[in-house]
Amino acid sequence: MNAPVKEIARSYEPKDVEQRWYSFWIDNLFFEPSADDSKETYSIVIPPPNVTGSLHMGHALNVTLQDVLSRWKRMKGFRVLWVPGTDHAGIATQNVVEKQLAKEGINREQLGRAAFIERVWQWKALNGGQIIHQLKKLGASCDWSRERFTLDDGLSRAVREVFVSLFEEGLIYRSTRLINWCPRCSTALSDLEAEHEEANGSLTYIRYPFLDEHDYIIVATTRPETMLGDTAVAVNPDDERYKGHIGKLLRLPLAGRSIPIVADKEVDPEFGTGAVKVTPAHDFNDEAIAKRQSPHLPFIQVIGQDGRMTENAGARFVGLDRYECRKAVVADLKEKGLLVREDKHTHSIAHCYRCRTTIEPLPTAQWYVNVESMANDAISVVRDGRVNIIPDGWKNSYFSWMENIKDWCISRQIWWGHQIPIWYCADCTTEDGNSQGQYIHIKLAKEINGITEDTYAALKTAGLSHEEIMANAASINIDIQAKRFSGRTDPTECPDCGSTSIVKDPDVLDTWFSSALWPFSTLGWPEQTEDLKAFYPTSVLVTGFDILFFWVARMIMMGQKFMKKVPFHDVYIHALVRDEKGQKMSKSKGNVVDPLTIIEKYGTDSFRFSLAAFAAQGRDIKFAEERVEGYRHFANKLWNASRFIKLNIDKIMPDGISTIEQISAEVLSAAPQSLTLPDRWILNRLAEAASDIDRALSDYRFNDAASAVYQFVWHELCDWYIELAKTSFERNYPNSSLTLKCLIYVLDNSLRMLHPFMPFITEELWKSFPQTGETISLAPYPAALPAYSHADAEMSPVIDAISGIRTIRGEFNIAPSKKLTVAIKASGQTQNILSNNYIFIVDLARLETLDIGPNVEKKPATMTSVKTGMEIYVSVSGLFDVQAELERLTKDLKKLSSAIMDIEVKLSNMEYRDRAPKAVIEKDKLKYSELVEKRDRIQNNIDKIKKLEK
RNA sequence: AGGCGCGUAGCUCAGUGGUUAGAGCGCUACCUUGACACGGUAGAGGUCGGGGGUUCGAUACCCCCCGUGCCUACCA
Repeated sequence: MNAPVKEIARSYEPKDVEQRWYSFWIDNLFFEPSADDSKETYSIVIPPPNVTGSLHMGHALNVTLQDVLSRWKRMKGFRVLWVPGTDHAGIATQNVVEKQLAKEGINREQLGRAAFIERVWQWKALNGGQIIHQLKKLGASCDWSRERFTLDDGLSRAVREVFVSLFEEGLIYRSTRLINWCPRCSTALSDLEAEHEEANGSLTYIRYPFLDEHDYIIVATTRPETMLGDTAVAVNPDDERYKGHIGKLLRLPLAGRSIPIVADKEVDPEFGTGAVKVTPAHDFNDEAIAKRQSPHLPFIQVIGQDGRMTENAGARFVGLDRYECRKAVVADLKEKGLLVREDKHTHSIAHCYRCRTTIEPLPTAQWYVNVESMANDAISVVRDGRVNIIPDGWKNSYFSWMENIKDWCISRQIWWGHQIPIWYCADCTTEDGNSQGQYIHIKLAKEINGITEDTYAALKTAGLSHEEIMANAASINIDIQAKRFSGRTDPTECPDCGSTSIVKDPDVLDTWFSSALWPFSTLGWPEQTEDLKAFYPTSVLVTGFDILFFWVARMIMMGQKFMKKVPFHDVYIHALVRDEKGQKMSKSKGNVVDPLTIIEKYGTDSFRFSLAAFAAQGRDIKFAEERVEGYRHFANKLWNASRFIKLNIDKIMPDGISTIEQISAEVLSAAPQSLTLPDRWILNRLAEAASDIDRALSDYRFNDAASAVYQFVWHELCDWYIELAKTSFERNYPNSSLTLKCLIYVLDNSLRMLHPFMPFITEELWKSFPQTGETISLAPYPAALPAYSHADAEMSPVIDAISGIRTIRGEFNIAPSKKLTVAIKASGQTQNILSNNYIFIVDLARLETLDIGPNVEKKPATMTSVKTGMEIYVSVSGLFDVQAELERLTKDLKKLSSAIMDIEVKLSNMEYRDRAPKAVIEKDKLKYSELVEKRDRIQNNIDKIKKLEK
């Protein structure tokens, strides 16, 4: 049953082709894991892109590599699951929607919490699918039926379960301390979300006079405005300059209150004046100093959550923005003669990772996870190899971060996210006899009974019901002293007093809290689902180093804690994609390359192949568009190789072919003697390429795999085998139909090897041949193909002869159309091989005549090429130039002589002979004799020319 | 300040204790050969950043220096 082979266009047009296949794959559910549960599983969870995001180069690389792995393993017969999804990106998403609201002239408080969240869901429904659509455009073979979102019901249950059990275990706690506060996003940030950047600032020297003397101490600060909140000046206890002053009081300029001079060993006497002003409420260092003092130094907060000065800053400054206040403070000090000088000073300043606003350290009550024991566990799984980080250079960063890890601040003062499942009873009485309602502070969205904000207790007294209060609360602030309780299901009443006046904690969890559960929450946990049993732990996590701590470390901690198993066996850390100058791509620099533009221009396959070819371990990628263009040429080359094969099927087997499976079987069962040398050679090259590629992929050496397949297809299949096959076909060589079958077989295997990198073109080409498989994406990946081990060695004289002749042709600019007369002096095995493959040499080197034999003699006006085991003589009468030929050969001779000298020196070195391994010595000796032999024959030819051309 | 990495052809990068050091792009010459000019054939181009050391042998391993990039950190 033969089927005709489809017609094929002259050049490859990605757009026509790519459109079709993706929906074909999806419609046929090829990317759902095989139902056969006897197969070994292979699973990956995608690093969930931010739902507000759109595809950038980093995603493209990340997704391409995961897709290469998934498709490769799927073809190898694994039961593959690649889980896609997005995260809810609390701060970023909330910012987007708040901006929308601002355009409408309202803010979220006016809208109210429930309505606001509804708005965000609406926004998500409209815009949140963008990045998913783009991943599909890249060809990602995810199982979309399992797509997850960090805020969907299942994942929220996982978050709830984790939070409550950590809370019950005492590992989640609430505490007041300094945190990184973003005044623009008005929320706390974790340490990781505060990004430090060098900035030019100044160091201001200020006089702090003693209370009772005329003398003063000079302090230096980068933030003069914080002096309003100073509660001490600290000096090193060993600093002779200040030793006698410890315990004395100073008059704090502008504020007027008195503050003590205290001793603290962390103060560096070398820096500034050696005396440091201490502002415990606005500086992490100072907070630490304050807490080391006994009693603790007081905390005076002079900057509010909005970044403006509070009443504590004094009437002169209250309400000023922190930077305006800085100017005002400096001006006032100058006027009072207390400003000594201002020096230029560079220092690093923390910024909000979402909005770049300068972070303000502020004392607030926040929720924390005690990570100490989880971190220890997460360290040991990497140490003992249960989790393998590749390339392993990243292990060091991982360890150093994990060993110095601090408790994780998980609460955020925003609305979009998982609200913390903690409640407070407004009616219970505290230990000191007060009503808890006094600890709950409410800001109302609108004025009611003349009140805009007050404690819950006061609002009740003013006549508001619990329901009224809650319905109108724009923001809720709960004092650290309030008693709290948690629940796996939402409580309706206080477990202690039974009151139904309970208030839920207003904060939401850090988005990374839910991302940390991703490897098991996406598989159905806390339910013990089939997916969870089959696919956890996942096989590999592919990600960039920038979220090694944010995400990877936390997933390991949570996986160990709740699954008792690591979340993945391998972590492959890939490069950062930079622009062609090596700069980080960023919107502000304007050097962002949009992957979709590249895809539009060159096709998805070329783009993917470029990314894989660039992905050398441990090095960032400088993205150069020309490379993509180069790989588009490669796609076209492959296209045309297929086209050549099809055209010949039409010619040689006009009835068409059976199936490629059938043809493969015929090729594999063909007796070796029925195959030509080129046939056996290409089959052997194919087998080696397949095993190289498979090994490279196993080691995550994507670039090696990509270049191996490129090298094979272009430089072995196209450059040599197709050219050799032309001879077989045109001269009707014996068994030429078997050669055609070899071509089909090799192409089929090449397409399958290439499929993980270039899914679209390979499917298009593969499907254009008759076969029994539904899709190339489920066809077997070439592995352990039969080797024809002598073919390489046999082929090399043929290749040498052809190349030798071509080199002479090239060097003398002889047109390819001019047929040459050539004689080759060779004997024994080499002579046999050359004679047996006579016609290939004649055609590929474009010869008129070819003599081969041991007694071939050099004739006048012939160019010489000396190769291993043969001397090639090319007649070029008319073009022959004795001088040029002598120079050419002499140049070769010199090159050889110097190589020979090097080996001679080495071989005559006694220490080398004593100490070098025998195998190395043998190899060098062999090389030496080969080189010498070659040199002698060149010399011989030079002598002959001199004789012949006199 | 500490840590990590990089410096190999004009450009972008592979690579290895023993090779006559490789690839892609670019460049030069010739070629409109019936798969492909998104092509073919050939060629030019490198003291492997500098200096020292270990070794029989170093581009590769160690140290220092220079240049360059990144990460971490509470220098007020």
